Amino acid sequence: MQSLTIGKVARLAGVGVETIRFYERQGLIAEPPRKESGYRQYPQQTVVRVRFIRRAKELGFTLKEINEMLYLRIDPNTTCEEIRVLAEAKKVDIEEKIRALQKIKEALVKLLATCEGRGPVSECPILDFLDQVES
Amino acid sequence: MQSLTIGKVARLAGVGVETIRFYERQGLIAEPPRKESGYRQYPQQTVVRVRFIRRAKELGFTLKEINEMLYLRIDPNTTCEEIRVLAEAKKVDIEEKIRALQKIKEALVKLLATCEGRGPVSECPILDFLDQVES
DNA sequence: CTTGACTCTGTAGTATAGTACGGACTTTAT
DNA sequence: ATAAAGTCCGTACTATACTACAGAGTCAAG
Repeated sequence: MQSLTIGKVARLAGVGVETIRFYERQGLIAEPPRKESGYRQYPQQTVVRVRFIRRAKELGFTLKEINEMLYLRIDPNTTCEEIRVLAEAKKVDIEEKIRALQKIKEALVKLLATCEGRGPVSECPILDFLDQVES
Repeated sequence: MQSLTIGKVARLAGVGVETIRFYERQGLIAEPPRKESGYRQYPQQTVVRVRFIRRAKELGFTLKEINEMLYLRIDPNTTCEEIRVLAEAKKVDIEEKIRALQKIKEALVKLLATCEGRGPVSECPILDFLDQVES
């Protein structure tokens, strides 16, 4: 099995070279062996690992959480349950974010309804709202 | 009309003293006059301004956008329409964020449905999903 | 063999929105 | 009068996730 250079890993995983090095510094991927020249030699497996990180990020996990998952995973005592708990927590997390955004949206919609977009800025109900002294 | 110290403005607006100075550096609030001692002397109006900033932030505007609104506002040629456009854009913005989060949530829900939380981590369908080589 | 592409290291910068600190000075309350 | 609280400034640090750069060395193709 031949090894990959950092550039190849990056291309195969769809990220930049600097991202790979960054993940290494963060402990998300192991320090690979080097050639005499100092060039990193990655096993194919690294591409899978980087893709894992990307997908997890797309699911809203932070690098810190992903790191945790990766560590859980290599521990033979970890059960599927523990991963499930993480995913469950993330779902709750995301639901909260959605709710918060929906509230904001409703406020904006209300404001937009009161503003016809006519008249000078001094009479803009949106700014008036923002100016309210009482919450 | 007596003036306020930075600490009073901060308390009245519900932020920290450092935040006021930060907003000043960012050009969100004007540099106030000083006493001979160098102490800042804020007009009451500043409290309203800081609250405006806070409320706009709660509506999802960034400081940069808020700055833009504040500048629009002091320009006598600005119409209500221009503010409305900003609010409209922000609404679209937030709707997009909500949609993105909802997608993520759906993916998580699907994953959770396939995982009973039993068995070793080596058989966890969530990790399997994250491992998929093909997108 | 040369040229261009790639990689190395370490440091610094990006964006966002603040927060913290140290040492000196000022104001307020007792 | 003294002590506590507040304020000054400039700088540096926080978190997140990268991205950029300089200057040197290495690798692969023609």
